[in-house]
Amino acid sequence: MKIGELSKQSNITIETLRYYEKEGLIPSPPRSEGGYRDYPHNTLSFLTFIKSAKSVGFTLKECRDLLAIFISRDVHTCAEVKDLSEQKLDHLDAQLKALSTMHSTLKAISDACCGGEESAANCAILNQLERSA
Amino acid sequence: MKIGELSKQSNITIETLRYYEKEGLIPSPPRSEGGYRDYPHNTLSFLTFIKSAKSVGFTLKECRDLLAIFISRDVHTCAEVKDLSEQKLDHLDAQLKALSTMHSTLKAISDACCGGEESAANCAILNQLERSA
DNA sequence: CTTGACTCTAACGCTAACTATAGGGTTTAT
DNA sequence: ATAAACCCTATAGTTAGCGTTAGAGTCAAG
Repeated sequence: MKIGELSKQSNITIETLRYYEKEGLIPSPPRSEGGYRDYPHNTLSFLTFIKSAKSVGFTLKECRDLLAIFISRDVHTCAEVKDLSEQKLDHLDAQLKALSTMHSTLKAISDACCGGEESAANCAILNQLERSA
Repeated sequence: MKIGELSKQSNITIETLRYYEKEGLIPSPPRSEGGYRDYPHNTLSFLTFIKSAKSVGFTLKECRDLLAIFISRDVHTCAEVKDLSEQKLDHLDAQLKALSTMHSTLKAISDACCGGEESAANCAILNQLERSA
């Protein structure tokens, strides 16, 4: 399969496919006589795997590592995979907490403001931002 | 006040202070005869303002706009300020939802895996990632 | 046999918010 | 007067995940 076809079937741009190869996410495919990439069929499932992993928060480097495990899953353990998942869950948790704190802090500040058409000379939001957290 | 002193009092590095000036966040201070920046005292409260705004999720560009309003608050309205706050709250909300979805999706996937020392040949996490979301 | 669609590499650009480096000039203390 | 400490500008590098551009080669159809 040539790169244009793979791009259509995976919904990933040609540039991104070449980028993924350069970054070691997908294996370098063999080339035709003219020098064109000729992808084996399983590349599509690798790309699905990458998209799934990305969608739950893994970075491309982490996707690369996960996919490497996936490709040689026989010599890896569930413990290894689950450990990566749980680390990512912890990271997502930390991000959620940080965002949630930002949200509630800003909500409290914002609620104190009337939001009216009067001058902001005494705006509660501006007053609050001027103080150190 | 020279930049080193401002840096100490604000806990912001000298490089960052110069960067903020270049980006239009803080006004360019007058210079001494030798060409050194000589900051007026209110710069410190501007920096506090920026740090507060940053801490609740505003980008530097947004901080710049907010600070511009703060500096000439008389000619701005509460409505204007509150609008910016609420837009940011909406944005934080969207981010929270996205992260929360990632977390629960990954949690469900992760929970299905035994996490044991056996081979990952049938690992539920890997199996699930291989399927499209 | 030539046009148009496809592919190739290499390198640069983009956003965000800085950090680091090179190569200077100034001020202060001894 | 000289050394240390401070400051200056301009430029480039960092991370992540691509997108863009230039210039050239390949393939399929009419």
